[in-house]
Amino acid sequence: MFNVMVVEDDTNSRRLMCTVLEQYGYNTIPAVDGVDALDLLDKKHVDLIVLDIMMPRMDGFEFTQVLRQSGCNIPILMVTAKQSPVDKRKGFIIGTDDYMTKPIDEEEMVLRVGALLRRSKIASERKLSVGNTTLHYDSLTVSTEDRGEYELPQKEFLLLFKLLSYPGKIFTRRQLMDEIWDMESESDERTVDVHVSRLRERFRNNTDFEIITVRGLGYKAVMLR
Amino acid sequence: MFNVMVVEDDTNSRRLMCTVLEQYGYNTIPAVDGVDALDLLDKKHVDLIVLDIMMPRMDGFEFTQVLRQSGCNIPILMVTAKQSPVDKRKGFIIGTDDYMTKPIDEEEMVLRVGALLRRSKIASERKLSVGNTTLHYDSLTVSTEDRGEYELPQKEFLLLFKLLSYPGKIFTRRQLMDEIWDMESESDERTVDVHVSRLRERFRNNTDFEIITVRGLGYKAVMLR
DNA sequence: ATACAAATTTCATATAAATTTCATATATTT
DNA sequence: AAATATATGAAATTTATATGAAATTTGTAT
Repeated sequence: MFNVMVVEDDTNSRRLMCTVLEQYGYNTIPAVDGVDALDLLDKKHVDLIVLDIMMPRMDGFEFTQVLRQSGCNIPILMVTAKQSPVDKRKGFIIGTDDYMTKPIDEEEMVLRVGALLRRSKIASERKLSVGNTTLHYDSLTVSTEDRGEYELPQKEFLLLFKLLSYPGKIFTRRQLMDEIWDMESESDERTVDVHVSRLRERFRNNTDFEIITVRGLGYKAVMLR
Repeated sequence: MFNVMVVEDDTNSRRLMCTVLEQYGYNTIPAVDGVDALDLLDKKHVDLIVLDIMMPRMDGFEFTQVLRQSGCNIPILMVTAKQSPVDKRKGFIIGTDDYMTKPIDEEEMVLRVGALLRRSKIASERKLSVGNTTLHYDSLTVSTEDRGEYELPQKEFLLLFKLLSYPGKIFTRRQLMDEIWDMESESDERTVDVHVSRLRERFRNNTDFEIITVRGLGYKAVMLR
């Protein structure tokens, strides 16, 4: 079971968020501000932090900064007031973080917490499982029930890994190129199509996931049941 | 609950506007001029600003300019004296802004504030809900109670999105062409009809909205109850 | 260096989907 | 009823994607 810390100065919001998260099976650890939170972090194991940016005493950015500088990589879901200008201190937001705007949509919060935990697990273990299929980032290998563990060509592996890291999320060919190839890769965007085609052929009788074409936009991976 | 900031130097007008908005359930944050407003913006969360253009110290345009350059996209409802020439600095007026003329019609103000908040929500969340139907701009998908989430062809999606962004507003075929197709699209205006026809067929048993033909003018979407 | 194999990219063509046009039917206004 | 505007099925066209196969690049062993 995961422990989620909710750092929010407004009592009503804090209680609401904790209640909702508990309904979805998370343990919650409420904290009223950054100072309180840092204090509690020493005492309890925390898997994820939901953090209000606007707080008295120590605001969310300071908090994040202190936390990251102490070498702590717990994923943080930041909650910001709608439309508030993007802060330049966001440099401390790392890849495993996410943010959402107030007022909180409860369902959205739960979805994001789930996705964040999933991704942080992927990032820390350097592997990713979907049903009976597991991708091992360090060896560029895949293991499946039927075929055991085998290697994938780098591009194909990275492409699949990226898609499966954010199941359901649509990536444009350009986005995929930028992240897997290189920002200024000159390669034709059609190249992505070819790799997708190969992946589909390779996993033709895999029942764990599927790569879906979103015409006019790009591709997405969906997990099956 | 939404927080509406009212920036107006005349005390009577300011009080009146605040009172009216509060009667309609908005929290109000009064400010006497631009300097005061910028100050308050740092302290409180604001969802929308009602702004008098003519003010001492810092006028409405300067204020808007400063605000937008700091990356703040809070929607602004500008209030101008009738007949005042359109200012060229309006470059800082973004798509989610609106304006109205003095003297203020209270009901009109409330309507515009409501519409503006609705549109800014659409713009920031990139999705739009009408009853049980939700359009997701980034994936060009619609989700409904009965059918779940599914894709729409781009043109159809954009057309529906535009119509539903301004429910009740009549769009001419030319307007729709200009915005969804292209300013110099050579396509026949009848093309719009075909897409409308397809949308109607697709949403035949949807009870959330309806696309109405306004003979001689164009089309509009209306929300049902 | 050279040869070879594997990986990657490009290209050509096939297929599929979206969009537009067109013809005709239907509805509205005068 | 005549004129005009809209509705819509279906064909024609355009655009996007899929994929086999050739061409090129990269890495590795000799």
